[in-house]
Amino acid sequence: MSAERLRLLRRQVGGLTPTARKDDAVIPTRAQRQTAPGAAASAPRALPRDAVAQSAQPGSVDAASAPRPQAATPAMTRRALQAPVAAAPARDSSAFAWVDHDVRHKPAGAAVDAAARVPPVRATPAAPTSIPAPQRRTDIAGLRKMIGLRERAVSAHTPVRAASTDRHLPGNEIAPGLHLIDAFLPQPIPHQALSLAFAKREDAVDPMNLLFFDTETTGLAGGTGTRAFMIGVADWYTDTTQGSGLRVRQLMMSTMAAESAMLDLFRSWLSPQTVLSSYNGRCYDAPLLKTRYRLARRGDPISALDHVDLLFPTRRRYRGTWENCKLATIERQLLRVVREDDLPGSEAPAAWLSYLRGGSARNLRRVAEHNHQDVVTLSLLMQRLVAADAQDREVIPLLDAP
DNA sequence: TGTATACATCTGCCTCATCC
DNA sequence: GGATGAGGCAGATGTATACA
Repeated sequence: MSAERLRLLRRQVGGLTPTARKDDAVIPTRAQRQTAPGAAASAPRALPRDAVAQSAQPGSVDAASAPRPQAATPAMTRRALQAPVAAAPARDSSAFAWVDHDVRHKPAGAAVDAAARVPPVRATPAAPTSIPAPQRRTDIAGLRKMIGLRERAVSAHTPVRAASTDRHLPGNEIAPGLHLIDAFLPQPIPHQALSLAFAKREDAVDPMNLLFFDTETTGLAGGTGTRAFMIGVADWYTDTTQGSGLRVRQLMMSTMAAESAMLDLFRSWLSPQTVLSSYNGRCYDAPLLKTRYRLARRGDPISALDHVDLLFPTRRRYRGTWENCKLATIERQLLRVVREDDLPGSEAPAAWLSYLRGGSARNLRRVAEHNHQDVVTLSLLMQRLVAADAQDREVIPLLDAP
């Protein structure tokens, strides 16, 4: 944790932590040093002094525990509420229906920052509850006004840019805004259980239970703000007409509202016997999907399933062999797969957001191809790891033999 | 940028062998 | 018998690295 963040947290809790007091004791103000050297140790600095003053007041518990912005006077509250409302007519609010989420919060965030800088004298313990009732009603009315404005903007949803003519998405639209892309790659299915010794496990997995998966998301930051707009899976499957092969299915959202349908359909592809396999999915994709299920008020079907992550066995085996252990590198070096016109994963969020704003679907189709190749590569990589480990086990006894 | 994992390193504790 | 040091082990900690 940075010192700056620590200071911010201290301000938020009112500077009452033991650490804060200790710091306060050892860094007296210049005036305190000059006027009362002996008393300097007990005289806190300006900001914590305010907090200490709060704690000394009746009802200080409320004041200390209340978020600082609330204590920053009605003037700040009004400013935070009024700024977006006033600014909205000056711009094409509907054009920023989705993007505006971040932008619109900046005035409020700035107000919070400003509140944190409000001179201590203004942040009295009574501030949170001292707002007159009519004023609170005004604030609520202001909030309702903002909500109405926002809802109208979302419903209008006109794109930022001139609408692109290239809006074709691959696959079939199986639900409003949800596209299913199907593919089948004829190939022999491993005929025996795949040993998981390469992953330091003693068991084996039935190939028919394996489900390779990979997501494309709106960002890497994690947390609740990031969502998966595409889920790709691959499994070995015997089709009545096409025979045996690798079945690749991808779900792609073209609207925010399609997320619930996508999560429901993905759940239907899982069974209690399913063994998930991914590349760093245990740390990234799975937690992300679990969060999305939770936010959608749906039970999380992932936690109960077995999960074999290929990243760590790959890293163990190939660390130092190539420049890194990214999936693309492993794919190129180990599997000799060369992608044509591949869109880097880091550009996937921009491709999707651009499409949402009315842009071309071309890059989104490239994201789908990238995701398709990822899950196919996972199936190849696992077979390669199993084979390499089996080979090691054959060689090592020969080396140990006298 | 957040998160989970593997791996390397550090630390403390215990056991054992050696020396005085 | 007590003091000391080497070695092994487990747990804690820090770092690197994938993911879009």
